Amino acid sequence: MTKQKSNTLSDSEVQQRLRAIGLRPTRQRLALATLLFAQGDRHVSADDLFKEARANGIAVSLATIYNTLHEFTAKGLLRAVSVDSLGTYFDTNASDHHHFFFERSGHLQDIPKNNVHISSLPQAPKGTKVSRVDVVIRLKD
Amino acid sequence: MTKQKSNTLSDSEVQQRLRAIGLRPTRQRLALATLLFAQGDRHVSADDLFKEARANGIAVSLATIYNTLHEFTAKGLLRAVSVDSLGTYFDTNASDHHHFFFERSGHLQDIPKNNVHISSLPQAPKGTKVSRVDVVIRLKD
DNA sequence: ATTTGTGCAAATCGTTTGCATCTGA
DNA sequence: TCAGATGCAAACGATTTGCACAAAT
Repeated sequence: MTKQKSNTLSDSEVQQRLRAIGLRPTRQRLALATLLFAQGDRHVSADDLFKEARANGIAVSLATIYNTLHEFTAKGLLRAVSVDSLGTYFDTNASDHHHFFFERSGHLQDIPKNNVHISSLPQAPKGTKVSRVDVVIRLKD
Repeated sequence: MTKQKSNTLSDSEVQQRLRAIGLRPTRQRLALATLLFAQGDRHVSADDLFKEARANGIAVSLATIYNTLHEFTAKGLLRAVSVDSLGTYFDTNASDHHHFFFERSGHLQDIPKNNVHISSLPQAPKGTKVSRVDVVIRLKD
């Protein structure tokens, strides 16, 4: 049972959100943003979203799915995660957190940020600065 | 400093190592193992190794490169690492350690294991057990 | 009117597979 | 001999690109 929608942001809400980040609220961006953020945290692949869109009668091409996913990621609405080389998942939870990775299924699950504490980190090589620290706990399931 | 190459293991050494893990010491496996482990720790892509082999006059097909890399990984001689979805790197350091990832170049660098301490980990979901914990420190360079 | 976005199909890229042919033990 | 290994080329799956057309401001 998927988390039920206490969701479905209104079109105008989504519209404003898109404008706020500098993206024109086109039909497909509106539709995709609504799909993506209506439910709780998810990890969707481009193909997942493509199928979901079609299932909901939204006419959008795969190329646009990719464009949109990347734009949203660049704007901080999504976070791209990829483990092993099985494509990329886009996490609708863009906040700082880590993941469990089920090796068998290739499935990802969020780990609340405060459930993982890194007590010591090496210093970043000179001339660089830490962009982000990703922790993936691989599970044998 | 990097481990100096007092390297170039003798053929017989490599041969024994391969036999020890149950792989027939064929020409190409011998040659590839020698290339891979002659130098210190490295992160090579299948294509890197392919080119390196050809450059050294070793006749081997790309398919065999992949087969060999995967066999070595399965046997614990190598460790597969992949960040973002830029293909897979095979780390000649198969011990437990983490990585710096230079976002601009896509380059990887080992971080000695004891330079990163994780003081608290969430418990693994029931029915699963932790296979490995990967930490990647992404660097803006 | 301009600028920006979209769709489609072809093109890339890394990796895998099928299968006929070799090779090591 | 013969299971196991290799090479080649075709097949693949995810992602990107080029370009003409459509939509947003």
